[in-house]
Amino acid sequence: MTSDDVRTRIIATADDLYNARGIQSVGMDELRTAAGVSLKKLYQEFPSKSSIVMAVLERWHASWTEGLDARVRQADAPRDRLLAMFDYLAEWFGQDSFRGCGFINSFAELGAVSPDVAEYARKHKESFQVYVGHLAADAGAPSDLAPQLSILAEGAQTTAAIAGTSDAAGHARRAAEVLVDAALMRPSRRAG
Amino acid sequence: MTSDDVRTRIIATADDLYNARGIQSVGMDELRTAAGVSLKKLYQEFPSKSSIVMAVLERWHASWTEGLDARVRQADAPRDRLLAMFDYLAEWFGQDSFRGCGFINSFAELGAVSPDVAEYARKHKESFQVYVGHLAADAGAPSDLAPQLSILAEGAQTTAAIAGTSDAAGHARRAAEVLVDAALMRPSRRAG
DNA sequence: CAGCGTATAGAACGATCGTTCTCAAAACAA
DNA sequence: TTGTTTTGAGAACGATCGTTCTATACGCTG
Repeated sequence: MTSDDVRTRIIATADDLYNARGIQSVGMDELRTAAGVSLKKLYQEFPSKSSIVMAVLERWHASWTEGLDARVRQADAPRDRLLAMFDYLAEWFGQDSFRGCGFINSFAELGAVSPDVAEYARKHKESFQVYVGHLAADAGAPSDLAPQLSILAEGAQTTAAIAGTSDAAGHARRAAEVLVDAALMRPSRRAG
Repeated sequence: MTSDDVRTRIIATADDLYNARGIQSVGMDELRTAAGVSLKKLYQEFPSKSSIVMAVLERWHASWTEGLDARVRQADAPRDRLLAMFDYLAEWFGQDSFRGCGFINSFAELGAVSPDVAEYARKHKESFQVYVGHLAADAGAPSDLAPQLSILAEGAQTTAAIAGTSDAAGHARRAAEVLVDAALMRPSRRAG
């Protein structure tokens, strides 16, 4: 087995465990057992737990970014592309493994004691806002729209996580439609 | 010193520490020292750490609920009362001690391993949605509006916490104005 | 087969967790 | 004062944390 295989397996296992139960609740021994790797090999690949955490955050960032972009590319019209992120959220929330945004969660857990985690979470959210900003600019919307839609997306994530339902995606999407149509000066359709 | 004084001081100290650094990062010994109370007295007042955590959650819930309601009562018009929550958020975000919503944070930290914490967080957020629902109903808005504004408020909290700025309150407020005016069928003012 | 280098499983380390116990000082009763 | 009870600070407990070390099994070369 190559070194890359081992690394990948460790990160994938840590991804699952950290997402399901949080970072501090998962010890190195449990990760070692679940990944089927010796403790020595684990520390051969990663110098410390925090380096595994950072690798998992990178995986989460890549997975989220790619998944979102793929979903956005399915839409053609600028308005639909702006709203596609909420369809992506809906799919995500529907997964059994969904337990909230890993960045919000890891920031809540470790943001105050780990500057690295805090900064990575901040950059991830910032890159999302920048991405939404590009979509909004393509649609010709004023610059206010992007942070508003981003806040809606964040709120949907925490609401879905805590409430345990995926309704939040639908609510957020309908709110986004109103905001987008107002920004583009279209008449927004209202559920009479 | 009465028993109530000791309890109150322990809870107030735990409030500060848990808010600033998270729950799992603060040990009983640190809490004991910061509260100026012997370990024996601490365990005399609370049978376990988790009971302290629950007491702090109750304090957070009461503080948030009362603060929000006080702010809402300052406004008279139904529309202003609906938007007042975002002014309350703005004040909160501006405090030095702000480090995100304690319920979102504690849910992220312990929701998966402590059913009590998960349920309390769920109920807190649900009670907020119900409160917003009453405000929306008083304004004559359709039932869709309340969850949408709630999601905006949640998103503002996580965004303000992670980004470290209080801009999110303003963005959320402006988005809320558009949603409220659309729901009430008023022409929404746009920043041309 | 003999001998050597590597990889592994898991024992063990020091630190810290939540919690309990000890034991001396303080407070009170008579 | 003397005897009893309550309080106090903090030592100590077992468990678990992240991390390191050791002792054994294995694969290779000759």
